[in-house]
Amino acid sequence: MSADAELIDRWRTLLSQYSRIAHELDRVLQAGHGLTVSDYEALDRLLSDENRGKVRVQDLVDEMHLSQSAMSRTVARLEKCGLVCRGMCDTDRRGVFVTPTEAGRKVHAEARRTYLDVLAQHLG
Amino acid sequence: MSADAELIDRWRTLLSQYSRIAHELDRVLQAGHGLTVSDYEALDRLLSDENRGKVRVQDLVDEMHLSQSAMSRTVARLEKCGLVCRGMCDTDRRGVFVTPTEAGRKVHAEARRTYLDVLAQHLG
DNA sequence: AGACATTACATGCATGAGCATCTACTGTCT
DNA sequence: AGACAGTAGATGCTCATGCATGTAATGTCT
Repeated sequence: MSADAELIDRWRTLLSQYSRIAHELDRVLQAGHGLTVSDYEALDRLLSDENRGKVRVQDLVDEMHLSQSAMSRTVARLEKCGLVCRGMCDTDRRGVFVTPTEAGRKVHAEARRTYLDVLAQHLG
Repeated sequence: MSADAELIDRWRTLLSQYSRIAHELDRVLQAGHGLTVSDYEALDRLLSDENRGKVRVQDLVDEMHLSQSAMSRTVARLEKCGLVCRGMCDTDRRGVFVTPTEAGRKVHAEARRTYLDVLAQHLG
């Protein structure tokens, strides 16, 4: 196989794996928990051990593959659903702290099983 | 590492690779040739050797990771740009044949270099 | 032939995403 | 202190996509 064909093949494989898993995740997270994949991934970051308390919108942007505007709206969506709270940041009043609510922890814990099931099924 | 953490790591890696490449492809294809990634991938299928002449919208749906409606609009977009033609299918009058125009071949040939450059840079 | 399910494609609608821009705040330099 | 650049986040706009549905053609079953 030529070098070009090899590259294309690698990319198509990547695209194919990604699409299958992403569509499936989206489907089951939406149906089972009312979350988009981005919603779940953001919640997941909020609840990771390293992030306890220190998470600002910008931190989420840095960790995820989303634009700042998309992240802002994701947080807004989560807040609207009562899964997170937005709070002013004392040390930098431009910043916004995002903290999970009890409901957020609960939904995340439930969705985590669904999420891992899909991953196990497609990557296991 | 636990099995769960292993799965998550694999997924995050996949997501990360995909996002980086897809964003970059989208950026350069859009800037250089006015094409979305889906536009390019569709054109590419139309011009592949196996597909000479026999490509219908449904064939593209089968080969790509797009819904039928998205594919329909992608073809409409390409037609609007003068890169493909839609024609009736004689044997099945529900079907629509899609064929590349000369402009379509030209744009595809130019975009192919851009596309392969990005792939080489990220996967090479 | 007539009825009904199925398939191919188009389209209205809702939504998530990126870009550009706006506001508010911080930090730096003079 | 005052000016100005840079950063954090929100928002208007546009667009690609998926779902549900509509239309037209085909296939099947009686």
